[in-house]
Amino acid sequence: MTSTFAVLADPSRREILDLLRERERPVGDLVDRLTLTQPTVSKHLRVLREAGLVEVRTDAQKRWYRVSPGPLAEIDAWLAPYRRMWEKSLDALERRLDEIEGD
Amino acid sequence: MTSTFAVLADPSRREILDLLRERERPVGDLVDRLTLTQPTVSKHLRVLREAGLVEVRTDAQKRWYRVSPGPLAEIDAWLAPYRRMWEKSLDALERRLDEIEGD
DNA sequence: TGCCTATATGCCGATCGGGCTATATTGCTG
DNA sequence: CAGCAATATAGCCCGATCGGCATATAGGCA
Repeated sequence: MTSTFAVLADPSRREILDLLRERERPVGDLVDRLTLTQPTVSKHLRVLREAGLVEVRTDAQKRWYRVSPGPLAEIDAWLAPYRRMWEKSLDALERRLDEIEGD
Repeated sequence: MTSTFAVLADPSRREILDLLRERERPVGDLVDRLTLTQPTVSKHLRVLREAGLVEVRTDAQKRWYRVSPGPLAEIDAWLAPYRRMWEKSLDALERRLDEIEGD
């Protein structure tokens, strides 16, 4: 899990994940949508793959990548004990907004 | 938000946060519980502070640190759209386990 | 003031990571 | 098989970062 945070620390990789979240895509499609060279994108995909965050399907020369969300669930689990801390703050914020809207 | 992931990428910093989640602590207390020198811990605390993940309270020479969960909520928000993906997988897994147990 | 405690900062060495270019690999097609 | 398309790998450079040691700063106390 240690490495999942490290993998997500890079903005390009999060952008790749966000693109793949919409739909499965081949590498060239990602290259077209990012301002990175093809080798750089392939390198990021390798990192994501080794972290279990994406999976590949081969179709002739194309490799279709898709999100594999397992490791994200682990991050969610790490966050869980903190969640009540900010929910408490948000509740207070909501109450204040309600008061303002009530005016 | 980009930097929150980077800040959490370091295991020592996550360990510090986990310790502070239990209770507010002075620096020396953290040093006692980690295998890091005091300057290294102070350095991590500075990073956490600048990322808005902890807050400090001064009490004579002691500085009491506590968690400030705001940035964690942003991470949670980034995760949100992925959540249904793994929930779907977990549901499928549960169904399969149910089938097996049904045998 | 001088000393002690608690914490922060500066600096260095080593390592890591992201980007690039060049090249290898794989699969299709003529 | 030759050649093209799609992707992966290798090698390199540079900047960032983590850890430690030495030292500075700040507050309390004799």
